[in-house]
Amino acid sequence: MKTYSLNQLGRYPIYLKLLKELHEGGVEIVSSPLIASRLGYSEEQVRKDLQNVSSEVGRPKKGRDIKLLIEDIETFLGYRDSTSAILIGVGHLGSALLNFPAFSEMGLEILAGFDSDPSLLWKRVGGKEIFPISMLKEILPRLNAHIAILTVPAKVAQEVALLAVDGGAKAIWNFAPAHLDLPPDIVVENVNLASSLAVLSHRLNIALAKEEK
Amino acid sequence: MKTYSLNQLGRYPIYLKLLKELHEGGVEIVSSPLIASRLGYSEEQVRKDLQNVSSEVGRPKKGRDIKLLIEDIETFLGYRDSTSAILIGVGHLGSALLNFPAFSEMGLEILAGFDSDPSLLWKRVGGKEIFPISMLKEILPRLNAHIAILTVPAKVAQEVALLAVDGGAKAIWNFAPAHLDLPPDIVVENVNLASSLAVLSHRLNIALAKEEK
DNA sequence: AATAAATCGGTATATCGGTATCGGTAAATA
DNA sequence: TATTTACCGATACCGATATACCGATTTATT
Repeated sequence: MKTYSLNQLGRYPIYLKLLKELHEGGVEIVSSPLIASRLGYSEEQVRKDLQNVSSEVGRPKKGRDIKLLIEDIETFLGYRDSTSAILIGVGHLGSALLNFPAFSEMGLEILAGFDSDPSLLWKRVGGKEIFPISMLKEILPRLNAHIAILTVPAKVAQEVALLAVDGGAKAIWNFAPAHLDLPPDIVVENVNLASSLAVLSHRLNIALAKEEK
Repeated sequence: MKTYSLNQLGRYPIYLKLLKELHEGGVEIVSSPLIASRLGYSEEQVRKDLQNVSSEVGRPKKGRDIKLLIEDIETFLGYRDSTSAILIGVGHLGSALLNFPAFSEMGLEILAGFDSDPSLLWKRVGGKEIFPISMLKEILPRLNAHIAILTVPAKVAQEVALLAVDGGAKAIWNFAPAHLDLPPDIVVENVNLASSLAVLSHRLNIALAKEEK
């Protein structure tokens, strides 16, 4: 099976968002050059990306059927059969994610939160109940959640990730700035703000240097 | 000047974190294979990455001086001369970022927050004062902040980004799921959770399919 | 002192993502 | 109906990144 890089895969949600907007605006057919100009991509890249996931063929001079395209991308990304998740670590970032409404559009249902802070327990954050981490192993299998969202401090990330895997989690969406060492069949996707900031910072340095000269 | 991709640059903060941990643990010298095994990278890649930013040469059979290495990476990333930023959109995510202590370690100082919600104004979040967005153009030049962190809803992202650029921002760290159309000399770094989730979701689908067969 | 082991730097190679090109074809136009 | 236009699909190309390899060198060991 072909594998896709983060960059490639990451473009599909962006296409999806635009396509949905256009479709809601009453547009039925869309062409690659149009998408390209709206998103700042090249025409060729858009066409290649769409060919990748779509079985339908585009019509010259017109483009592609938006509705079918949306379905194709959603199916490709796995948004169609919605996935269940739990979130561990209800701090600032964790709360923000629990309150993020767009996840359900992407087929992600966060069923519950977990935290070790007793003052949070049994409360509701973003409409989700918070359980103690000690109950993870007990509750997680019952929820049948495949994804564990990790928003805990880096020091405990590895330990908590193992608990989640023990409980049956198949994928970890890791927001902690820590490298996780887990069995190879577990899917780990890291979100590292420091990395993103490093890129920004470096590019800014270049831009400022160029400005000065 | 050589430019680096997100993948390449993004590894340096990860090295940095590990190196600092090791150094605090009393380790003075570190080898590429050791780093590689700790982070799950290949030995060759680590060596190449380090060669890229470090002027010192490694010693066979030993490795490199951790302290010098940390300095080299921090200098390369621009962490040494700290950069000022403001944050626009003090919602859940914005608050989480305002409360994120590690930014100052990375040389990023968030000076103030901006929001349109009157109930937030003049309060402090994460120790930072919150101003109305309408004052952006007035306050931003005085703060001399180069980076604007954008944590606003997608619908207003473009509009607010333009305000920030008007106020003198040179770089936008964009957390809104929207494509920003800005002058080419403005550095835009997008953080798109939907993209990250798409990657996770797709890989999970593959993993689950493999499991079944 | 001689040998073995580990890591380095440099280079060569392969893969991959992105870009450009080109012929074909459906739709629009005259 | 003939011609032009716009977009598609396929393929070829290019640059860059990651990987693999190899000789050199320093340290540790016997």
